[in-house]
Amino acid sequence: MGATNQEIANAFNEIAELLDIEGANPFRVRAYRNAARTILSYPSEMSTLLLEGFDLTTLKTIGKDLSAKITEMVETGELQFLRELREKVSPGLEDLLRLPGLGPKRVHTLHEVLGINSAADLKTALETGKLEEVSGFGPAMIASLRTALGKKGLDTRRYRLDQIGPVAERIVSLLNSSQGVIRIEIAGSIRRRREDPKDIDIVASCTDSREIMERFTTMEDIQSVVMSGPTRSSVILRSGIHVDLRAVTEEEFATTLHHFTGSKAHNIELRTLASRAGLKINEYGVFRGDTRIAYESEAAIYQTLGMPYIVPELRENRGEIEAALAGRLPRLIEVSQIRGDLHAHTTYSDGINTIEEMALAARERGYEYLAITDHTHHLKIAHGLDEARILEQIETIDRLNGSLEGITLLKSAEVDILDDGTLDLPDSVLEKLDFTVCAVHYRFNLSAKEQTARILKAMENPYFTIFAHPTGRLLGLRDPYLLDMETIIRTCAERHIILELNSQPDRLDIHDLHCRMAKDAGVKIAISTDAHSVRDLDLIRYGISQGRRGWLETDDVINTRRLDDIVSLLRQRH
DNA sequence: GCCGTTTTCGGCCCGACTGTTTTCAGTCG
Repeated sequence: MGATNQEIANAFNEIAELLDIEGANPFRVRAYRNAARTILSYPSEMSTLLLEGFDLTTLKTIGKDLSAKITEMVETGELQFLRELREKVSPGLEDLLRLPGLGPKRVHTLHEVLGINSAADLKTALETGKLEEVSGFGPAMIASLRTALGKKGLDTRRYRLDQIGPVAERIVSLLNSSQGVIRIEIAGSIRRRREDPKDIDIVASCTDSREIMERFTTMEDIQSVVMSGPTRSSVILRSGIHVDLRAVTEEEFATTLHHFTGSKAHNIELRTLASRAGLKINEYGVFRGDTRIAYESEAAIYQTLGMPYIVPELRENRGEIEAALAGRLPRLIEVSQIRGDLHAHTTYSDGINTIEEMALAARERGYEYLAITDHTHHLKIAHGLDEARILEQIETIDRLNGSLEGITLLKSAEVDILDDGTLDLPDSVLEKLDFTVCAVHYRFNLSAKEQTARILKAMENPYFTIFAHPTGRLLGLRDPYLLDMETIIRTCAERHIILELNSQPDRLDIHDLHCRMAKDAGVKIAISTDAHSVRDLDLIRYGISQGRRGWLETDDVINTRRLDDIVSLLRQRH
């Protein structure tokens, strides 16, 4: 059976690691990594492209050889080259690359000199003192390996944006008052608003870096200081989070911030372009020979390469540089353009605020409308509404709409999609609502074929308006259920069904690539909070940043429309 | 292994910090 993009990318990444350990040309290794990235961020399945007769070598970073390997994986589900490589280079060695201080060169040495093939072998070598005999492994390295191997599991954890962001902000405010600090900002994947940052990067400009570095490396919740220098230090917090701080002069701030905002792939692409133009970019500026020609702002860096400013959310080397050069950058959606929320719960089901409280809170945020979307009765755990209670709620909302000023409540429900693809309320009730938000809440473990069929069946219902949290994932807790997203998106386009981008930071569902797929297919998106309380309405900013990462513009997002526009839009199916 | 306004060969982003070294390779971001 054919391989998915994820499987192909995994295979290429594994090949890269094994080749790296084997001592292959590092640029050949990078070619596999680049291709894995290209495939992962491509908005449709390689198998689909091949079926359509698409020439894979037209994709950046994919040449003749890798195109053939992708084809092999799609046709057979396997890769002969990877099988052979695994026989030559023990796959247990890959685990060693995750240990601090161990890269391909040292792992290669361990294998050659001591015949080490796994983390267990390395442990034995440490205990028997064999490691001390290997040149290049001094006392510090041995001590650090001993600590790392003593820990349970290797630290490859990622964090949710709403968990790690506030930690970063606290550190910034702690350091901000240090003597000599001029500016300080969060960089890295948090600034790019990735859903799952793995560490914190902070950049500061100062007249003197001594105090900020001192304060940083002696913060009270630090577990260990990994490194500390005058311009750069790195620590691990007790929570396990890695934090990097760079301190530079005010003149170097913008370019350093740019450098450490990344992504790495975006930087490499920019620097390659620069060198073709006879320029050099590093974290201190853009240089022609020894002359620095740009440094004062991030925009100035892009300008030297003949392109407009690219916002951090787009810097993933997923086509943003080509778009910038062609003057086709999207004008991204902003929080201030949102005119209402189309997914909110109240005390009728599992929310903690009343309809009126939610309405007033929405009005306070400047919204024109708020949809009340309590659960339907299949979802017992959330006190889902049966027919009688939803009819009662409809009356309540009508009454409130008569008395409330400055905000309009829309009558809706988060309707369960049942096993057989029917909806959890009869059409006679659904027709009384302004629109519906439909979702899967159980039977997550169907095959992709069955789950897709179930949802497509539900989409046949003319009252199916918005497909909520489409993949069902919970970051770090639950994988998305299996689903043929290409078919779902195509069907949404045909039937004018709207996809939700759920703003809950543990959902952020759909993710950024699906946003782009939907946009390209002409499918509209509702960026909703799925609020279960008044405060949850503020989660919209997470959905917005995810949407920006997915290249969404004002027109792609339906809840940027005025009330009268949106009501007719939501009703266009029936 | 990929790529081309140095185009089918010879390049491939760039610099800080560390540890193990007597001047630098390896790792990391």
